[in-house]
Amino acid sequence: MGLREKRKLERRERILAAAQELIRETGSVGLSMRALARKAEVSLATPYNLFGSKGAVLAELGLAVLKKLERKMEELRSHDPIEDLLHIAELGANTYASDPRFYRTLMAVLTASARGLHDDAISGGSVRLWQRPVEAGIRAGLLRADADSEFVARDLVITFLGVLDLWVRGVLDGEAMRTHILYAFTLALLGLSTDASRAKLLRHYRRFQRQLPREIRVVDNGLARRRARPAGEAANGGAAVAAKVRAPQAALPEGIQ
Amino acid sequence: MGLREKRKLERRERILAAAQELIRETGSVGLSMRALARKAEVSLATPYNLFGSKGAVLAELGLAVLKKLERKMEELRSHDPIEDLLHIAELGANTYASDPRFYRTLMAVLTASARGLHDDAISGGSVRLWQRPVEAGIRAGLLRADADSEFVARDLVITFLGVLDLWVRGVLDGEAMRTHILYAFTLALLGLSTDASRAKLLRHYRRFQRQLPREIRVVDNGLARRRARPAGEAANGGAAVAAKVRAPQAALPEGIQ
DNA sequence: TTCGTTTTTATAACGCGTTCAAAATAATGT
DNA sequence: ACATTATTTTGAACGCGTTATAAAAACGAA
Repeated sequence: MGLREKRKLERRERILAAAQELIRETGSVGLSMRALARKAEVSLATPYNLFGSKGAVLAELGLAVLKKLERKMEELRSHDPIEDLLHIAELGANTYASDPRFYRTLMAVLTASARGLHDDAISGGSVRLWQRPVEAGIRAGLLRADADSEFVARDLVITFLGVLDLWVRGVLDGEAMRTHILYAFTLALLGLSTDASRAKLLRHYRRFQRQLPREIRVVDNGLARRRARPAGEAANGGAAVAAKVRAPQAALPEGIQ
Repeated sequence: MGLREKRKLERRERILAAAQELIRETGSVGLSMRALARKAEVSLATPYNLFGSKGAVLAELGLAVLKKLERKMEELRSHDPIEDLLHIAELGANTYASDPRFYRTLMAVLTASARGLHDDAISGGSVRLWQRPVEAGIRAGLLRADADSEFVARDLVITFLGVLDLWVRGVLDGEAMRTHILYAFTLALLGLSTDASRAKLLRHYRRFQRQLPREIRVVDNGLARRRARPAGEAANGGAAVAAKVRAPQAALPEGIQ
């Protein structure tokens, strides 16, 4: 690898690291390409040369984070594949919940700028990660033999991402997110359970059902649009409180079919 | 209601109708606030006065669409609550799939501009819609008596939205989306099935499993960022093809924890 | 070292979502 | 009828992501 390539890689890493720091320091507010370029000490055009777009920068960061998490998940392996599945899910939930600011921001911005990890999540490596314990469960007689491990794994991934998305949006807090994921997993696995596993899964199911919060109260996810005064013009101390608009319900224009 | 209120409502509806037309005509490209204001024959600031933000305009449109769909869903009621659940899900999937351009665009933009329908979906009316057939199923002895209908309904909503999101992103086509939803529903219900319903649900499960596509090929969802030449400057016929950037994988900056 | 080729930089521009002071307009009191 | 007051619309402006362009810098080869 020539010097040229090395410098390029260096810049790439500097940009990724800057993105990470920026998210940690400011959340999504302040995560602008101009700020990113400044922090990485490159010009505004460089991230576009090296990644293509803002979304691509963050997708790469997100992918790296995901791979790291998946590597930790791979390590979890015991004698009981079903317990493994639940432990893997729990590890994932706990990881996200352990750093809400970072992960919520990252996930939110990945969700928004389409073509995120979702393609990969279904067609790529994530499915295979979940597929392995499912297959092991089938072999061990703990899950129905006629179940297709790939489709089951897809279903688990979709559920996981769905609940995670609610957490990102602040509809669920970390605790509720974890319990919901485990509840959903248990429910899906219960559908595939055999006599050898049903009793245990039912116990799990009842436990998670008991732990689920009945009331949903939307929490502040820190992603709301804040009035970001340019930091230079500190005069006019934020007095203007915009009146909340809540007009009478307008009728739906016809033709929705 | 004074003249003022009437005019206001008029403008609101004009804006919503304009948003709908704009989506149908141009997809997400061209769905700008300036174009919206022009089509609705109001000034750029008016939608902000009346709704608050672009996301809020589309959220209102989306909510109206959702309510309309849910009203159709409510009508589906037969003697078999489990069949009802599947039929409701199928109706939803078919409705979305029947007009991909419109619904994909609407859903994509709702997903992106946070605080969409997702709050409502979990805490609001959607859950209750699914909850009713689940309750009926429990009463009829088709689902386990110790199941909590609210949590089951939440799980179904989350799954539905998760699969729908994959369709919106183009990871699944309409057919695969419908089958995936039905597969996931069947799997969840199978976990709660009783002797009275298990055989039938198993038949469904095997059928949907057979219909699922094994290969995932990402389709064009029409939401990619297109180079939108201002329509006035037709010269310089789109020659410049930007070189695709695909650099060697950069290492993850340390400290992700 | 010198030449030729890439790549980064600096800067300006575009359209975007959003905000704000000022102008225009409807409602109200006399 | 008019003048006052409370809203609402307007038009200009901001920072954003992104692109284009020309100049400068950095590398590889001779």
